Amino acid sequence: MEYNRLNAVKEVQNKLYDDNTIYDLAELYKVFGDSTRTKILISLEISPLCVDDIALCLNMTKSAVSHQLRILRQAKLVKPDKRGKEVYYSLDDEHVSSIIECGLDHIKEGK
Amino acid sequence: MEYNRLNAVKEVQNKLYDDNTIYDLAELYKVFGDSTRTKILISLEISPLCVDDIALCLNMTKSAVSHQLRILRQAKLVKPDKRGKEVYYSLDDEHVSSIIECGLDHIKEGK
DNA sequence: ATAATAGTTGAACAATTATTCAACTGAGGT
DNA sequence: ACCTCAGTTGAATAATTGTTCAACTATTAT
Repeated sequence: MEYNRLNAVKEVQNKLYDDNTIYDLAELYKVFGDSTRTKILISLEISPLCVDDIALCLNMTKSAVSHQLRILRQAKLVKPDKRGKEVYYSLDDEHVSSIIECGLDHIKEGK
Repeated sequence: MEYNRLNAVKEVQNKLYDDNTIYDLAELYKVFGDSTRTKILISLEISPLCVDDIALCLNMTKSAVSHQLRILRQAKLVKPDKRGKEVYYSLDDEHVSSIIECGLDHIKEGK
């Protein structure tokens, strides 16, 4: 019993030591962990949108939206497409939607 | 073209207005968005552990770990099991692992 | 060229939050 | 009963972070 417990601790310590993707994982989820950004992502699931339209949908200033889009861009969750004066943003890949769905599954069941 | 754009905005606004799970979703991901908590979750994927052992694995104080476990408990991501003096924590359900896997998929591919 | 519109950026401010410290609760062993 | 060990809790501190404001770039229209 005591033996297994120490074994588990050792195994966990090795795992945590080796796995440097844990920080990347936390960083990724931190990006999803703000309602403004999740709103933007869910909006872009419906259609690509320019910054002004996103601001209109969320009832926020362009500036605030632009700041959040920068964070989403850096996390490679959205990608910009400049068309004339406007910059249209869309989801970077289908992973984004699947991560959102994954979270919704937990919410619907658990609670 | 302009017509479709306005249509998209309306559709997004309706979606955001109806969907009050967006805040729950952001709250859920906020919990994952801290490396201490993701370390705890990944540790518990390997084995149920008592608070002292988690603290040992993460090289943190019991107090700090306990504070984070409280947050994980409230989010229904871990569940406590009191055995005598010790409290063993384990993952609340299999959703937790699948959310972690979902994030790792994005990291591995994207970059 | 000039004006107007779309978007980005940096500094500042307010709010949130993770960790530490100390005090406390409760179970087990002597 | 007493002491010890495991865990929780609340207040305080330090760090992070989201939004605002103002200034700036770049593209389109007159």
